Amino acid sequence: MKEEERGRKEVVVVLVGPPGSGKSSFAEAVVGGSTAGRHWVRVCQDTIGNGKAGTKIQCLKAASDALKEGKSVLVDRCNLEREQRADFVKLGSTLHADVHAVSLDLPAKVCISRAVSRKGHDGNLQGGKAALVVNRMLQKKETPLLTEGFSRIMCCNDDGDIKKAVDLYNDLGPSDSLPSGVFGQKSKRPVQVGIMKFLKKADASSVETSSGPKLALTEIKPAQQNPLPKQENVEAGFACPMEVEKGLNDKMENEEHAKESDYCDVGSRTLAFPSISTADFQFDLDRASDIIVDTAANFLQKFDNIRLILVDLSEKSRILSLVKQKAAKKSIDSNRFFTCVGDITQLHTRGGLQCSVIGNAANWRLKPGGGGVNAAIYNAAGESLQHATKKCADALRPGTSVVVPLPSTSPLRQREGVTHVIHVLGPNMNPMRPDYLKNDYTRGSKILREAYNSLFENFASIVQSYMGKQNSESGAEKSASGGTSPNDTKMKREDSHGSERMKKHKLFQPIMTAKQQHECTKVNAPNCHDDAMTSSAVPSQTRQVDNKRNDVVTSKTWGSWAQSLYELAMNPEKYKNSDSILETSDEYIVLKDLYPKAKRHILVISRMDGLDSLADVKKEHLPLLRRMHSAGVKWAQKFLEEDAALEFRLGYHSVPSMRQLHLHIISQDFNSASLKNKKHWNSFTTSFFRDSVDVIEEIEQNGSTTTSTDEKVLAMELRCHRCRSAHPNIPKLKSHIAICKSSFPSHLLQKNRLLSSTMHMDRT
DNA sequence: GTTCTAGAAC
DNA sequence: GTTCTAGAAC
Repeated sequence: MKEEERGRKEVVVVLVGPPGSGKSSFAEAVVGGSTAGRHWVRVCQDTIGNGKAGTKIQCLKAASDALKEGKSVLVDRCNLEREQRADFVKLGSTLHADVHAVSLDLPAKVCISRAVSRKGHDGNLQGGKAALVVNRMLQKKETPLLTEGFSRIMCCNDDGDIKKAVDLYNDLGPSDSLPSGVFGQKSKRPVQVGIMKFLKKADASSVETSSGPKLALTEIKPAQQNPLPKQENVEAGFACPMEVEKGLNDKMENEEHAKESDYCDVGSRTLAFPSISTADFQFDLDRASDIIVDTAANFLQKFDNIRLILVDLSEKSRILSLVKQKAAKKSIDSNRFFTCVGDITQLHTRGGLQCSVIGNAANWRLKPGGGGVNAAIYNAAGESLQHATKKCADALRPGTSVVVPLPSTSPLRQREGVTHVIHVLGPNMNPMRPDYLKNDYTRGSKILREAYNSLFENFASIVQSYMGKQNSESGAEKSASGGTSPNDTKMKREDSHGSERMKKHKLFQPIMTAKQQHECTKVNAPNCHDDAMTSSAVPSQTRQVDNKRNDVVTSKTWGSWAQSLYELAMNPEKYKNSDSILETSDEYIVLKDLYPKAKRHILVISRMDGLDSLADVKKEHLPLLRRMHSAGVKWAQKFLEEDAALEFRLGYHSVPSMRQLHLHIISQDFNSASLKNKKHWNSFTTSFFRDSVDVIEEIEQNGSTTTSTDEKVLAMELRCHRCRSAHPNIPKLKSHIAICKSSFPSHLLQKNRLLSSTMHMDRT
């Protein structure tokens, strides 16, 4: 107990590296060499089963036991994929430990040569087999990210780095903690890139080269308050440095040396915010920068002694350079409004910036995830932000914002001193996202302006409430009447609603349920949706006429969510920057499936308007079908060159969920977290999945495909696609298919229905 | 197509 | 108490 009072905190170090990268040596060196009194336990999957290889579950149990006994843990397993690490991160944070990643990024050939040559290895991985395994594993490696929940990530690129890391952990006393952030990463690429999303346009701000004058960038020191036990390691932390404009340096120096009370004060009057709508929502950067500068300038005129910081991850951020130029032109005081390159969730620990309030580019449901700033903030703030948000609002309308006070338990509050998050929803110019404005910049600009105004006004309310509290605590408040700002806070109020806004509960935007929000959007923005996207407002028959589809009459109606592939097929040029698109031709687009149901799962999407599904396919479409098939085979062959262990099927869903004819090319491992339910499984492993070769043959013979395929097969029992054994639920099925080595049913071995590296492939 | 969640199954 | 599914909403 005494130790807890001194602030002792256990650490979970998740080692990340392939066989031969030195994980075990690292773990042993830390366990055996700890000089500072911290008790380390090595949890090694290769030996956890009475000296033999065990399971991840055993490792989790051992780690949990150790933490509960007040020991720190080294997780000695490969942990190369995010999913493999996630449970350990979760365990650590649940048990209030610091969770670190140490990524052993030695060159592949070094790992292979070590793995090949070693004898008597714990995991029995040695000899020639090791080379194959290491190579395969490295292909799947996902670099650890702070957004996964690590508070600290160390990348070791050579033995020297590893030695430094070992020393660091050896010297870590029971009450010491290491600074947060990413250390030693080779690339200068920002660490918090968003989770890859379907067709998410690469953030223009991080791709484009700044056309503006080159910023004078200066590294700033981390804040003094952050205990940094080892200076040399701190320096390593600036492999992806937080940088600010040179002109601010004086300001920062002041901040660092200010008295504690002043220090807090600066922070409590600072709002850091990301650019709204310019990343995933694809709002034009030039227009957005005008609006940011304009709304910020207006706001600063109304309020003195308040500070706004526009934050973006990328050094090459175009939105930052545009805003900087335009702010300079307007002669806005650069001490009160400036731009900052860095991670908005680490402004204090990595940038030394004091900032109590941060803006979040939220989604309308106010849910975590989605990538980008939203994911980063929710990850950094922990679950308590979700709960706190839920208490404040269910949903957000474009152009509005909502203040969420951060609970004191939130890591973002504890580590960074953030007291409030303001969720903002801006206008959307991305057809793949809700409330798409169809390039209507009149409306979009208005909404973006409203969004920033709402953000700033809410921020002002927080500051005023804080000032009011400060003053009443110090007895400086002159009168309680109306609660307007006392003069000594230098806050100026112009509008007549000032006193209204002082009542905190009135400051929030109207809180609506999801349903109300939906209706509200429809009323307020009748032109908001693409007609073809609106499923409820327009009868489906009408839509079919509008859709140039007079010649085709099908009973199928498509929900708004089912339009993505159609939208892509009709306008591929809009998504040309997406990493998900593998190939584009006049006839088809090859796309990585957003939610792959196997290691490799891509779609060949026809671009022919009116061809929604197999039901629409006629003889005249045969050449197209054959070319789509060939494209699929070509990609399958490419994947087989990369991994000869895969096997592929090419086929269509009898009744697809997404509009626009698309051919699935899917590897038969079905090893994917996105494969979650019976429908997923049965849609690829029963008669619901129509092999491309059979579809082509059937059209050749009959002129159309049979329409009798029943969706009932989707509800059938779960059977292994190889040995046909039945399984009670998805998790058990997945465990089975991971080990089933039976050959495929005989009909799949005919007519090239199954493509593998060992088979001769005839192109249809 | 996914997400969310109540309640069934274990 | 936890895991898992199925149905509704989007």
